[in-house]
Amino acid sequence: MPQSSPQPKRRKRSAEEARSEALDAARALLIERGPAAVTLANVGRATEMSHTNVIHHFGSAAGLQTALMEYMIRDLADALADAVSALHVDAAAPTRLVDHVFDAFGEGGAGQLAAWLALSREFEHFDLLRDAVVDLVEAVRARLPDAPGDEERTRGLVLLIAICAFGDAVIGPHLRPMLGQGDEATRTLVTQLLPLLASPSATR
Amino acid sequence: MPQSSPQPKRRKRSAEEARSEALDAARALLIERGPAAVTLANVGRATEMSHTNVIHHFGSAAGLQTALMEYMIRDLADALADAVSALHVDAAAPTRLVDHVFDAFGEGGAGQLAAWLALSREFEHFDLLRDAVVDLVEAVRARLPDAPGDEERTRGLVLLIAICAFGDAVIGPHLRPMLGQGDEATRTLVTQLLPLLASPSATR
DNA sequence: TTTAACATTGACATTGGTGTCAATACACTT
DNA sequence: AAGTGTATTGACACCAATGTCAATGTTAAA
Repeated sequence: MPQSSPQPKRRKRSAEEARSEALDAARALLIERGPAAVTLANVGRATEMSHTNVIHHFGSAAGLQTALMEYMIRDLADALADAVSALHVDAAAPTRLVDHVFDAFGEGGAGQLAAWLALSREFEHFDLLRDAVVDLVEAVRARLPDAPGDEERTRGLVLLIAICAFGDAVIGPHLRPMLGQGDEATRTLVTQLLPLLASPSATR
Repeated sequence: MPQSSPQPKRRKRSAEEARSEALDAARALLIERGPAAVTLANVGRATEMSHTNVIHHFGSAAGLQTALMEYMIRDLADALADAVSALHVDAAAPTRLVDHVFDAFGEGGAGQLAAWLALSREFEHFDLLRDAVVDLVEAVRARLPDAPGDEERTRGLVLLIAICAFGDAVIGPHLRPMLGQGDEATRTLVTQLLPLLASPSATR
């Protein structure tokens, strides 16, 4: 009887790996099954570790929760930063900007995250986004030649894009079919609206 | 010692009253403290009845939950119906329509509700809104003289209003301050956009 | 090889939400 | 006044999630 691969009875990852795997699993649980499914036991099962070990790496269930929030918020901030750099490089900016933001909120799971934060009253975590958002405003202002003196309008524009991207990510999949609209209807609408709003013809 | 008011040891409401009070308390809990706070014990405490009694009236915790969803959805549908009738009567329609929808999602708690439904994967309950939404589309079409033949655009318009109202209700309070925008910034923007989108100048 | 650090685990205690059941109190009819 | 329907309750059981603790396996350094 040849001793098959000498598998250790316990798989041991580095602390970094364990945290990373747990956070990925937690994010998947949040997106696929909702906040209530983000539990020590579920994360443990998904990563093949005991729930005790999850506690060991995050201190507590609340620790896992905040770590997950910070993890996903960092992702969203990165996505927004990508949108910013795309604005600096690319000429066909407005459409790409909208796509970037919509993708971040949709596929990136930021929509679920933001809804979760709002519902669970974890307001503080929103602050981590402030820098990314103001960077975005700066980039848009530097890029769009239209109204260089009207920062107020640019901010309103960014606000509208973000709110639409969020709303579409969370309830769009349910609302669009009711109105016979396709998957990309919302972002198409917003893209069409941007030049109208940016132009000085819009009454203040 | 005069016997003060002969208060009964148990306050007995009609089944209807009990259900109504419990639903009001549950809604308040949902809006103020999030879905996790909507529990039998909390609802019982808020209405001064035992948690067992809440079970008696709703069958189970899940029964309370779906009753609450239907209750709030009915409110939202009524608010949309109000918007519809306002459209039929009033001449200054567009602004009022936006206000109606934004108020329903904001103060009415429909934003919290929709976010909750989406997060908890209670998709079926969204269907209860379909009728209200299509009624809204019909009313808008009958009211707006602009593009009587272009129902598609009207639907897109309603989609945009609803998504913005939802997004503003849920994350607006956190996002607007980051962008130096006032409480009414989003609805003002949407109101300004409507005529632009409804006019035939917008490229298809 | 020995040892030290630590990732990992199972057994157990605790807590809070849910649900069952039998008993009780209130309101209305007769 | 007696009786019936039912709203209401407390005691109890159950389960899932959280957390504690002591012990154990694994890895890398000494």
